[in-house]
Amino acid sequence: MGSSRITVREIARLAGVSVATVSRVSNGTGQVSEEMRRRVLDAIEKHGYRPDHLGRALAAGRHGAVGLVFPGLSGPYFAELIQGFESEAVQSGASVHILCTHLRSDSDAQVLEMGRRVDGMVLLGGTVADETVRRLAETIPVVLLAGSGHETAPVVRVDNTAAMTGLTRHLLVEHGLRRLVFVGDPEGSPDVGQRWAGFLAAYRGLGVLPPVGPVRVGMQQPDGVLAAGHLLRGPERPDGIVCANDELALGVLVGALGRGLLVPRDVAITGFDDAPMAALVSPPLTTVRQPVRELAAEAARLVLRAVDGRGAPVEGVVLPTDLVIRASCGCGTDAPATGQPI
Amino acid sequence: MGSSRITVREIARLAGVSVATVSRVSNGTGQVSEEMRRRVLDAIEKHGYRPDHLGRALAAGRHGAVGLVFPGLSGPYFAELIQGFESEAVQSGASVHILCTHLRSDSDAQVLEMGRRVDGMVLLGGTVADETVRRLAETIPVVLLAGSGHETAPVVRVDNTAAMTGLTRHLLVEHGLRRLVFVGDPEGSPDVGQRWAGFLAAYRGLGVLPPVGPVRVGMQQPDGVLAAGHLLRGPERPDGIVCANDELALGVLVGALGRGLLVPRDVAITGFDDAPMAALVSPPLTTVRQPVRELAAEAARLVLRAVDGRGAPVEGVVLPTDLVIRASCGCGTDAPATGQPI
DNA sequence: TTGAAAGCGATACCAT
DNA sequence: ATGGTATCGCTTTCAA
Repeated sequence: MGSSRITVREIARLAGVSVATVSRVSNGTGQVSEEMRRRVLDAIEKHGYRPDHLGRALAAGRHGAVGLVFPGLSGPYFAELIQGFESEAVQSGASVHILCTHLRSDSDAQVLEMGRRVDGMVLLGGTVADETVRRLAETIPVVLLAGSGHETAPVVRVDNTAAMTGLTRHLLVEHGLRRLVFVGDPEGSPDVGQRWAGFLAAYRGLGVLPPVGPVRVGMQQPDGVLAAGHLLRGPERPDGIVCANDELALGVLVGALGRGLLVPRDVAITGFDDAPMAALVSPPLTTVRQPVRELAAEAARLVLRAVDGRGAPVEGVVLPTDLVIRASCGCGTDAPATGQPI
Repeated sequence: MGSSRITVREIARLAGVSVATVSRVSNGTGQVSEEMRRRVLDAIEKHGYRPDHLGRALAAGRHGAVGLVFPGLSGPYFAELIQGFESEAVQSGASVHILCTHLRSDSDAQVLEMGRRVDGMVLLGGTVADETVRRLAETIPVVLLAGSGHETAPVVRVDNTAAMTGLTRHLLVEHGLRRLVFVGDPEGSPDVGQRWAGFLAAYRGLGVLPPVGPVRVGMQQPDGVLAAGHLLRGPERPDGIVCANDELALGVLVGALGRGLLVPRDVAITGFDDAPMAALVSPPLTTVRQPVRELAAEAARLVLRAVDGRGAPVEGVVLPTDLVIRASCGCGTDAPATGQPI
């Protein structure tokens, strides 16, 4: 209880100096004689004084904090993301506010409210309305992560479309598969929308008729198990299942194996992300590697830079992906095992 | 840029009233005539005024924020935890600060620093030194989550020891297994420490000699795959693998299946948490259900209540678990499929 | 009902 | 080098 209540004024009184001097000493700014510095330092030490953050922030006109807004936590993807962001922010001395908009109707208001408590924000693509992003962006620096900016704010992302086109082409061309199905909801997030677009583009590029529509499900492993249950039931099953992320793919794999099917002989399965588990299952998963942590760290760096104000205005960034060919697509063990840029 | 810079004073001037009146109107406190209220509301509306959070917090002596400190994100457990905490906090109008101590040496200092920016904190058990918890607790309300408090702060947890004893007894007694091995690092977190203790207690309770030691690994699915690789190699393999959480168990299952072993015929496998995937794999996982989200929500409620100050001082809480018998332990399909309290 | 003014805790300018 | 004081934006007595 005690140590928290003590202020600059107290220390100044106790050390027999002015508050200005205390401030100078505690911040290391300005010139202070050795004598004074000692007196102040002693008082600070003795009473465990630490300047109050609110007072300091008010005077500085800065919160010393950045915010991260995401739809909800699900799986390794978000975990990586948050860690990447947090790590970078904390390193720069900024504290991290988070907000899950997950299924809350008033989330736009909450996002705006957060905008009043931080110096800058990173929003995951598709979590808040474009209009909200626009309003926010005229107040504080905003960076979009894995979304499509619609000119409202700089975006940090990968080229989902191209990556998915590359993966789908591999299935279509190298393995001659034709009855592919895409698992994931294109409307669920910009990422998935772009991947679905890339999936379709591969078909178009080869002049073959694409499947009617995606299997719209969530993005977690259990969703994949359920989707597999649906897809692999009848005799007319697909010859390849292209999943919007690795978690879904892992779930589909579990579901397929659980039904006694052989992968990739009976059905090929692919993912996206290259999560740690992807390499460890049997058969190991063919997927697309994206630098999730680095994406988040880069977004953090960008807002932090924008908050700092100096330097060129921040611009969006596109980070590279790798096509990771393993065995779940049907490639033999002697096929290239490591990634090639796409 | 524009709308953010406007202050109470501005509004007061524009509406031709005093700042006190503006404050009263914008907070709905005190008595204000309809005439004044209209004038102020108009000005506020017209200029999009929203009171600055720092000024307000400084005057109130409150941050309106709570912090959550965890070691690092890994898997569904932490995701649930964060969401449970965040959801409860935001509902109470508090913003949420997070800090991952993960592998950072100066984390104790950072935890203390966070203590200056929030009104209360929840710390995951085992993330910071007892001494740090103690120092923090004399400044702001602190609640421990899934840890052992050592009298420094109230703890919200489940009875890991009893739950794991129940599960282990089931393996030992019902299935007559004897060569069990525990996978997980008891020193990694208080939770795992308690589960290991419960595992040992089951042996002691039956007077049979427990295995020498745990297989110390991380807590994620890939760690389980690796552990399985180790354990199931030779001819002297265990007849049951008791995992510290479901993720490990899922990994071990994948590893076992990948080696062509049959579960539970060749080896039984159990988990802890009852993650969504646990029910969906083949065979479905025998495990212990713990209310992760509720644990975090309860911790949030406790710290929020403590911050609020009124009411009885907060005390620790132990939430119930359920033993969930499925098939991975060797139980047949006609065995009880749903949980029984332990 | 309304307004003037005193904080909240810290910083920084301006004299000295 | 040091101290006095205005300032940051808001809330809240205290008078009127």
